[in-house]
Amino acid sequence: MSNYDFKKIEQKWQNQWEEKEIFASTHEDQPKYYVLEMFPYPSGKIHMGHVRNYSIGDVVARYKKMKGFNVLHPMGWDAFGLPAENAAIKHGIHPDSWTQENIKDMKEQLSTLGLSYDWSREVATCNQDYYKWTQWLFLQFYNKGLAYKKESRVNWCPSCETVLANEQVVGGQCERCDSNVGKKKLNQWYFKITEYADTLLEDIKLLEGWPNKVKLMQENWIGKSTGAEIEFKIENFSNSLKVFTTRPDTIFGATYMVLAPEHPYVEELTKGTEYEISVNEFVNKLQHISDIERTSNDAEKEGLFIGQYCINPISGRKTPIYIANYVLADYGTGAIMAVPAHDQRDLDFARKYNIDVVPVIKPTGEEDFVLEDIAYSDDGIMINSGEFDGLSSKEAFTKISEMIEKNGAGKRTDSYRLRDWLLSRQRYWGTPIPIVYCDTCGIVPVEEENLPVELPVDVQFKGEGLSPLTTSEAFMHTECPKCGELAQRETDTMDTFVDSSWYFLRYTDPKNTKLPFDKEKGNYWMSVDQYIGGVEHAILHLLYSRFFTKVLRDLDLIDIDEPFSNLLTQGMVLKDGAKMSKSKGNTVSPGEIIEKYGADTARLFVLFAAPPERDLEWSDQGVEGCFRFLNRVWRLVDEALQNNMFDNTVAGMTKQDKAIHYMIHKTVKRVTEDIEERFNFNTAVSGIMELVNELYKYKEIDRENINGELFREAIETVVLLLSPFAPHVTEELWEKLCKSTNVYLSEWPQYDPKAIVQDEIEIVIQVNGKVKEKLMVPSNTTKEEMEKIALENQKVQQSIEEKEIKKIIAVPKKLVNIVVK
RNA sequence: GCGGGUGUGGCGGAAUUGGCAGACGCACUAGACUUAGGAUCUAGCGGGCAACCGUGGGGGUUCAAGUCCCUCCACCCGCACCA
Repeated sequence: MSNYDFKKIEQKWQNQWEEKEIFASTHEDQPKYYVLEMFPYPSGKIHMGHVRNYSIGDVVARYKKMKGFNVLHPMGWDAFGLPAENAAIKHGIHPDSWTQENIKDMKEQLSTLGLSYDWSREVATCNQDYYKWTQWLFLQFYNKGLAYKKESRVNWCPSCETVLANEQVVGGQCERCDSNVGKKKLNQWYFKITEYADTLLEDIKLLEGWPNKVKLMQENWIGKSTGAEIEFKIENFSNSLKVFTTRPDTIFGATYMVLAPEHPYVEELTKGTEYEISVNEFVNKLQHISDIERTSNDAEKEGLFIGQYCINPISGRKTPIYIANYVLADYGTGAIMAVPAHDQRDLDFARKYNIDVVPVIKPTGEEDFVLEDIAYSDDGIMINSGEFDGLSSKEAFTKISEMIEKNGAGKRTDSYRLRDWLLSRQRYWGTPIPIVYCDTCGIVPVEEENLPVELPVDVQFKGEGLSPLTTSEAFMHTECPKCGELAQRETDTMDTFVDSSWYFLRYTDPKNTKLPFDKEKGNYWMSVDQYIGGVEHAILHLLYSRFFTKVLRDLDLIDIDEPFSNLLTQGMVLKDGAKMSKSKGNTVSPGEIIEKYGADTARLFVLFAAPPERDLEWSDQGVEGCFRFLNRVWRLVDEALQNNMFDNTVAGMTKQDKAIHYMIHKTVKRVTEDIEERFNFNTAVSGIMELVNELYKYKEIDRENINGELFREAIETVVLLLSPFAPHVTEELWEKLCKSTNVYLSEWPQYDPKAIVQDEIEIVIQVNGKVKEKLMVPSNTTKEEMEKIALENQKVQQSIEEKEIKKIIAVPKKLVNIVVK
């Protein structure tokens, strides 16, 4: 007898896999399969969410390998970001050494899990050979007109004199010094993702392998609305006011206009007027209120008249112009025509400031329509709308839109809620934006041959002032690539989402020094066949990656439309009903679990305890159960080998033999389908458990005359089926079963369709839908025969007694239901 | 407020097409083996003595509903008052 010594076994096989480079993707004659888990930020410690994410991916990778695919399963590091910089400020460690150290630690922790990664393809976004290509891609975007500069407002801490991320603003105050956070205008870089809004929306229908909820979220995020853009002439002002509305049919009800307080016209329209002071006060007041507070539902609608009027291009009505907190500069045109009768927000505002409310649509069929405090936003019949009265609002939508176009006052158009992607960050630890500012030539891109623009080392981290990059003289001052005169470098770095929007492409050709990746290699491996990660990335990361892929396609760098053909969004790992977090103190360290039970047990538990899409409730006792199961499998194989049970030869098959034979094939079918079709790893594992339970019973029936050949088949099947879940112990058992190759390189078992056909099956007999009897019948029993059997049954007769039989329903191979009254 | 999701034993979860609710695991109970057991094995394990009742509540469709329809409730997640 031998013990399941998981420590020895796991070490042994991890070493062997590494030496043999068993996970390298090389067999190009097989069909390819690219499985990818979202790469981690190298915080230094893996948590259970990582264990879950990578265990799921590893089952898929190992399974596909056994199914004969050329599998690409890489891993890397999303290594730029704020925490490294914070560590630098707090502990005086350079972000680079802090990050590299963390990568080393995390890689070590990951290696104890025995994941089937091809580490030769490892990437880290903070390494020069990676960010050089991020910069190169930025230049391609720039040359295509997809990267541009625009003024925008950022959170600004006046005491630290630094830009703050939303995350660093806590309750309107700076997280470091508790000063009130204000807004500051900065000129920043944007990617023109809105140019791809329609394609990104349209192509959602190509994403057949994505969860509907994620597709829906992306659809809502892009948010297409159809309506019209209308220009209102402003009295005594050269420019007209452009608004977008989804309801041009309500234009006769527009009784006032609202500009966002930050709208560029506001200053021009009020300068030198009696309204200037109050408007400035209002604008300043809003500066200190976060967008979230300002746009919350509880926020009271506030605003004021700015003393100007514009003319409604259809009704001719002279309309007052207001500014208000509920209109934001970033959305649409930053201005609206307010129709209080048919928009609740406008109605609330109009009632508060005593502005006219003119209903222009009444509910169909209603004569005396009176509007109280609820705006009427449905379709209906036009009223108070001049020549359009009596039309349905839908007809009016078209007619009024046509009139607007005819009058040259606007056009029908679509509007998207999606905004351009602000990628500038006033930070050190990110990819430098490869741009130079020259006094004579202006904005000049760095020449491709001079990439990468390296991050300087001689910078100071004080946590205040502008980007630390401005403290490096050597970095700041450079020559203009165009005229050679002294020039200044861009000191902003890129949003880390830029780095992660193309890493899946770099894995296909990670060592390329000429291009981000070779087109042929990219085309061979892409798209990612299975992408796995947390649902928190459902919008930004996934949308940006889709955007990048489409731009790269249009740059002729790759020939695919979408980067990820199948997506699995895994649930959170909870303990005591709450997300594991340091602050709540309910974390479980993967390292301790692996130390105590081994990686196979840890992996098995996270896969068994819940289906991948759902949240997983951690249970120490559940882990123990998985450990017991692996021991049970170990003892089963060990005992059979010790007692030479496989060598026993018998003639023919007993009834029990047949049952086991059936069970083997049924389990293969079930486990295969659970992995392949549904990702139901939890039920796949329970299927294997059931087979093991049966084998425990089977071996005790007649130990002397056991069918050795069948028993061996059964046990080998268990080991093969279990191997993607618990790879180490199954390698060891495979070896003990005298196999010369790795279980990882073995073929996934196939089931024999003939073996899962049963001669006899159990049917249920019901009376009025209630089960009265269960019987074994030949599986080819006909409806008529089933009815006869049912009626002859004693228990059934007792239940029927003298009642009248109304109806009999027989479903072959399932049940008979006798309806009586 | 809007959008999305989830509700099944003491717990995590099964139930593939409307067809035996509770697979598998945990916890628990009893027994066996043992100097001993927090190891292992065997058996039991939704409620009720029973007829029966049971998948968040109420209603409906059906021979048959966890599954389909209507309605209500609770909890979780996301959000940008999107004009």
